[in-house]
Amino acid sequence: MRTYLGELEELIMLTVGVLYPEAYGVSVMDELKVQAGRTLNISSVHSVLIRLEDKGFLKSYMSEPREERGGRRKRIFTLTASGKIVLEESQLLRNQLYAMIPKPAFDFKLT
Amino acid sequence: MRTYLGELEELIMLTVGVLYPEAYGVSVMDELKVQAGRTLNISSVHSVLIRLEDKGFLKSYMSEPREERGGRRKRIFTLTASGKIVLEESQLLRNQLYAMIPKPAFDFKLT
DNA sequence: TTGTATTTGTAGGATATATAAGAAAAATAT
DNA sequence: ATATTTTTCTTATATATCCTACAAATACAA
Repeated sequence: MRTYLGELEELIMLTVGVLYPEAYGVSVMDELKVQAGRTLNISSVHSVLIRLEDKGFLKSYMSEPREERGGRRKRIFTLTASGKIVLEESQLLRNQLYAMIPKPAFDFKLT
Repeated sequence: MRTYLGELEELIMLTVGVLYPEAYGVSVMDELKVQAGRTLNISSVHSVLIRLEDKGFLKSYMSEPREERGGRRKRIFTLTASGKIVLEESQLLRNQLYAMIPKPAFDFKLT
């Protein structure tokens, strides 16, 4: 199986980290809207969360009932050790490449 | 059209920046192998380069013939202004999210 | 002109991303 | 019990991205 993170997969993993320990489908969707300005269907978020859990980058458990009005139990997601490693590695790689770009190639005025 | 960069698209754009002004299919493939340890088919690289040019994030021109043994002319790729902007924005967003992750969520020892 | 090297280009399949419509579950309120 | 709320889960469909295999073009050498 491929181990590279898709672009949305990585964003959602970061969001799960940010929301710790309250990351579940709807909160992830809302946070992505706030932080990234990205509007996603709840089904899109769910399918990515499940795929990431299948890959072993996230784990989940069903939360206890809440005090509020109603609603099904939330499935709370957190990062796994391998998920954190993959996140760190991809971030590190891009930062290294970014630092290696010669000035002229990235000078806005010249293009 | 969607403006988000795929994971490989972003890596390839960074590599085009790093190789400036000598980025073409084969050099991008080789550099990705060296820098990222990622083995890619030359066709994969080409299709991504072309897609990025269609999106307006890269531009290209055909180089002059070389002195060496043989071979078709190279298509040299460089970043466009909008390509640089997209690269910067996606990097910034992830760095921000990364910084927002609370310590416990990212403590290796606790997971 | 035939051979060899190098690179681009074409075509199609596999995986990832995205939307929509709705069923099912699990909780509280009335 | 019945209604209402919130969320997960399922199914279907469409498009974008990623990947592989192979064909075509372009250069120099013999």
